[in-house]
Amino acid sequence: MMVLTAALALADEGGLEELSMRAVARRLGVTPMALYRHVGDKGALLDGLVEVLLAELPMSGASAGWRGRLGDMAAGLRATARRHPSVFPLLLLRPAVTPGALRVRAVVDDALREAGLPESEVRRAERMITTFVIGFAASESGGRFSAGPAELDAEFAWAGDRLLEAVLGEAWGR
Amino acid sequence: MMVLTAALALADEGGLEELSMRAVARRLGVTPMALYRHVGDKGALLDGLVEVLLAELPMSGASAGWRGRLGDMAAGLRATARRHPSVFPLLLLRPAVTPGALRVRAVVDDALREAGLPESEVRRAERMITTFVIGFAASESGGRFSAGPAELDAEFAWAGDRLLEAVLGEAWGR
DNA sequence: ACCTGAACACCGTTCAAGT
DNA sequence: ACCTGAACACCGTTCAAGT
Repeated sequence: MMVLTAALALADEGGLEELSMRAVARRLGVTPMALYRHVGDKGALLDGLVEVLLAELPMSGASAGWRGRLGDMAAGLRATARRHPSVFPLLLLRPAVTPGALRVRAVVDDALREAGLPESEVRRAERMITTFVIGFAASESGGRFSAGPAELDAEFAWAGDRLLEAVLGEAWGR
Repeated sequence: MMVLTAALALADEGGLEELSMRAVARRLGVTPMALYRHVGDKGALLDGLVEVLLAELPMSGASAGWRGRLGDMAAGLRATARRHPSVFPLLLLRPAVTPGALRVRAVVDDALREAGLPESEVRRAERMITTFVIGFAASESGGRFSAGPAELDAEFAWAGDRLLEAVLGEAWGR
């Protein structure tokens, strides 16, 4: 949808405070009220932007192996946060029940099952992993960390390993 | 400062979208422009609110032991998120260099040192822990999780233990 | 189906002026 | 020192009307 791509471009260029219905309309060469036929509401527009981010996430095929798929997903979320730093934090504020959020959850859940984690532990392990990854990516792209990018690369990899050890416990070789 | 308490009350009652300079002024029985003598800017007002949240955090004395102090800090952050769900997520978006943020970091760093973690690992361990705790609290209070509060209580405790095992590694008894 | 004009009730912020 | 009035350039959204 063209409205969403115009809105995303605006947010990327000027932050959420530059993202107004009127500015989107201006960029599309149209009257503000014309948008309401396509998007319903400003809240719906923000929800739509979050979905665009999640839809952009590259999904590696099953050939990658569970560890590779988890790593790709984490790296993808981090890259998305860097590409769209103003929109990304909204991920933490909306219920994870949209198609995009469910898709991410399914990838993580499947990988954890394939790693041998008992079904009873999959849900909480998935929440722990995605909470950390999204929190890290949002913190980094929002400037909360003071460390440089190279240091954060290493730290993110280290934290991922530690988190998997912690979550998989004796289900994995430690 | 009275401006900040009025602003916090507004945000708690109606969310960030109800928080305007004009509404704060209305609540204080004053003209909007009067605020600018006290707070400089709407951005500064939001920063001030984050600092109020961090200042509210109860700090347990050294008598608690490092594990107790970490647990208290995590519980305190989570309680703060539930009390002020609209303001809390701003914590993830601002550089952690304000007095309040430094205070939290100092508590975590000291506890980790006392637990025997080598100085070279303290910084990244602190980032991992606070990122997870703040991400979890923001997710929970923002409604991202679908689980109920009792389940999340247990999960938070479990995740805290796992995270400490992961971060302290052989520096701690596992 | 899709878009527009006019309107309403709001914003943040500046500046000169008042006490 | 602290507050106000008037003003400027914006918002989101509704509603009736146009093609």
